[in-house]
Amino acid sequence: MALHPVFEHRWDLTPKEAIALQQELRGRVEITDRYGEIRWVAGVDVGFEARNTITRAAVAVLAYPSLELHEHAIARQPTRMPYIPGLLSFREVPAVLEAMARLDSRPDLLLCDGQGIAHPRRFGIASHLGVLLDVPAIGVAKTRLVGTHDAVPEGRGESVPLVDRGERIGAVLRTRSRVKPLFISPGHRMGLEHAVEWVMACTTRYRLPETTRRAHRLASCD
DNA sequence: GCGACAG
DNA sequence: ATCTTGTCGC
Repeated sequence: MALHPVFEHRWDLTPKEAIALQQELRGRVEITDRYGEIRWVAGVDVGFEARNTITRAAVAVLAYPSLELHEHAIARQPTRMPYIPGLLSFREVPAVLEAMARLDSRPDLLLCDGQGIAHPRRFGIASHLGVLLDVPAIGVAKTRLVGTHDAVPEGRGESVPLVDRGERIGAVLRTRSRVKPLFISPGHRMGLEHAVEWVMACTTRYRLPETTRRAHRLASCD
């Protein structure tokens, strides 16, 4: 099993080249539901070691709906470029792909740290991973990259549209009452409505979904 | 030219 | 992201 890219492209690109590639690949993003039974949900996160010289990617595969940890994979690579707003995936995805290739199971859905289409060119890290691996993916970000929104009602499960240039690109979702909301957007093969539902379905008593929490601990701690 | 800016 | 202790609130 494991998840492997369905096509390849270069990663050693200049910012201009990376932006051009995003413009090209954005055409492959599907924001309508295209998935079957979801049995394995994977959380994806990345951390850094040795003064940011090492990039450490972590994937935690949980069973759905029990949300119990099924398996996990870690991958370390030399950090290849700095963080540039809008180009996050070129810094983090290579390491994530290596971790994905190490899995024994095959995730049915990815919950990624960062944006999906809620991105200047509608191609955030969740879309990039989703398209490369041809798997349903959702962007789950803790803060905003682009877009504006109204105040979010205080109750758990409440959400408001995230809009950019007149386009509805995501939702600002309150996963816990009176706690800072998350920015949810479709990554690939997933519509906004269901993206929000899947995030809620993977969230128990904390602000972040269990998938993200498990991946985060794997990417940061030992 | 002046801010804003996922992780 | 990461550097870091205590502390305010439910």
